[in-house]
Amino acid sequence: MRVVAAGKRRGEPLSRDRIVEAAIDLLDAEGEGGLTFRALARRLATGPGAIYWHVTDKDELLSAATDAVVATTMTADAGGTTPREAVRAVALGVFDAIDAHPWVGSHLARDPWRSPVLRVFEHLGRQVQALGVPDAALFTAASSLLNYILGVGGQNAANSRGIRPDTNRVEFLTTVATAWDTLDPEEYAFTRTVAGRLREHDDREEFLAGIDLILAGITARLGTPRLP
Amino acid sequence: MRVVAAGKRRGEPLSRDRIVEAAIDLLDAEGEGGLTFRALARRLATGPGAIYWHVTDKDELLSAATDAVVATTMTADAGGTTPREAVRAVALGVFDAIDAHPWVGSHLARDPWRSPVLRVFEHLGRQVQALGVPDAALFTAASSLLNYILGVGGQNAANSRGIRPDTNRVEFLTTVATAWDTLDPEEYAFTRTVAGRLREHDDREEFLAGIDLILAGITARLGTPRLP
DNA sequence: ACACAGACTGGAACGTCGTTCCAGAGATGT
DNA sequence: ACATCTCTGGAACGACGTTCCAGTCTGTGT
Repeated sequence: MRVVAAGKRRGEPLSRDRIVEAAIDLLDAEGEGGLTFRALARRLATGPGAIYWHVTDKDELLSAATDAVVATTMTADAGGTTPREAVRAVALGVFDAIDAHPWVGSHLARDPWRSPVLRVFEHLGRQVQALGVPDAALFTAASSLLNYILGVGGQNAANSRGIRPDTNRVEFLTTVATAWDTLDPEEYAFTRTVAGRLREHDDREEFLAGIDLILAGITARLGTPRLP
Repeated sequence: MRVVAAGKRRGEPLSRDRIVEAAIDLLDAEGEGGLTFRALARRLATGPGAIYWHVTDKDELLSAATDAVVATTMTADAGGTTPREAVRAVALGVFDAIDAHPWVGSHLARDPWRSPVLRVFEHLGRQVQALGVPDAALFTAASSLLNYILGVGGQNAANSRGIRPDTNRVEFLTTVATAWDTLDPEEYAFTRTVAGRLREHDDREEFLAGIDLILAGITARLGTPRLP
């Protein structure tokens, strides 16, 4: 049993919550590779062994950290609005969480059907249901939205991985876009034509446009269950 | 300069291609954690140092391995069919590659705008263009498809990570589905209603259904550029 | 024929990581 | 007071990515 009123051995007593919080700080500050049991121990003024009493694994610690971050975005149940706006709100919540903590994007997809991804799925599904999608298409619609969100999340994580914290986002995009301009004009004809869009696009709006696209597909099917 | 006609020191001479091939074998056999410079050296009957002469990094080796796998799926240029079928063909190619080599799913998203993901993007974009999508919506449509594909790929990789090679796929799904049945009936109302779908669904068909959904969204917009 | 130069090898070694182990400190029950 | 349990933190283990380097091989110039 844990002690309710904390006796103070050295500082505050170690606890799972304190460890997870420190892990999040470390990941935010140092990136994905910055989370180390030794660095964590240093930050908590203890040894690695003490951490293992509260946490079984590094995987479990990472899952707990991502859970903690995503859980905060799933609190408000954007009610009263239209289903479309509710879907956008849920999706944006996940997007913003990944934007603020890029490492979340990489590890969201590690445990697919575990919380809190499952909670996202649940929220999306309810709104899809509210759109009037027939039962037979519910699973497809909700998981398509989820897969798209997870895909963008992974991309954002990958993008921010290659960027030094001081580098500007715009610089990065122009770098990629100019790299596209040097591609073979025949082999990469399409890519070159949209290089300009890449340079000037806004990640958040582009993400939302994709959500709208899928929503348009879902609602377009409401009358015609199968495409020709 | 490399020697053209191989002198045989010990066995065949080491080469970047042989190393990448061995890395793919190792990843397929042992999973993502199985790729080790020591294991690779053992399999190639050499030492770790020799490998580093042909490959700069473990990251580079992983990228080369994923490139080699995905490149084989991008060879045939499914011509003569409708744009819709061509998009499905490209998407299925990536899906099947990830299905055969699950580790690819995890590392496809690491370098977003690098080959061969860029080649997939190019192929998707051309077909989207052929659908008659206006220029302003091309980038959004193509990258939505790509993000969805990468999202599903990541999920598949994550799923196969938790499965022992002997475990059946059906067993796994029933395990997850029955786990869903024990969820809180109120908090996870939607998830529980689609648990049956999860149990009986086919990954490949579900993936294709998602592609169709996005395509439906793309074509639905051809007349109405903005949704209300 | 013979040495020299560069390409290429492979094993040893370094530092770091995740994880385990355990001697002990602090609190609690009797 | 003692015994017991919870909890700590530093040492130690094995494996990893990577570097180093003495050495081997092979083609070339003489």
